[in-house]
Amino acid sequence: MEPIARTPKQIGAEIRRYRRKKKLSQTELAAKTKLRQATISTLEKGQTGTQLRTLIDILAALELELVIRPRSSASEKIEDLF
Amino acid sequence: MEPIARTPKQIGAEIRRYRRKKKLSQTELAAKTKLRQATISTLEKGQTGTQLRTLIDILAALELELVIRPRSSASEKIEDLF
DNA sequence: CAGATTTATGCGGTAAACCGTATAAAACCG
DNA sequence: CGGTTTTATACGGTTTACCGCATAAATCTG
Repeated sequence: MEPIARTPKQIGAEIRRYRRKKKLSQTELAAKTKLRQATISTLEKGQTGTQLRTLIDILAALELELVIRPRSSASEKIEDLF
Repeated sequence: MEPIARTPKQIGAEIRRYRRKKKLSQTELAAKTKLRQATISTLEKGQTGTQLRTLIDILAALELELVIRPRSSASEKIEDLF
């Protein structure tokens, strides 16, 4: 199962998954990144927009990286877009 | 060469690379995404922050996707972080 | 169930990323 | 070189994501 993310919701879900893998609470991650716990929360829920800067800070704190690549599968739900 | 992106600059560079591969000008891509050409420009330059929403719109228009994964290499320049 | 931890939500304020529009600068090409 | 296309930058205005702070809701744990 590859961690593909095409929407804010999917990105948030991935972040959450990795954060939990590291046994960090949102509060702890917030401390590491100098963001608020509330900000982490909304990002993970994918409910509002986020700044790219915020995402990058979090990825760094979780020791993650992004890979940008052509869409692998043609199966694409329009409704899934945000 | 894998399209890893850990910073706004790297992300911008990737976007630019893929956009050109598709023979699109910033103006054409802007039209597709309902963003301004100026917005595409600043994103590609990685000079200012961007909204995640903007990035996602562009990735969709270019038929790209993100993969989030643990950092592959231990080589990591601190100064490189934005 | 009770208490503790974690996550979600709310409010007012500030910073910044977007908008439209416009133009300047750079790159491309006959 | 001159003209065209492309990319970068600018200005004022609007939206929104962040902040600190606070609290409510949900989830773990004994």
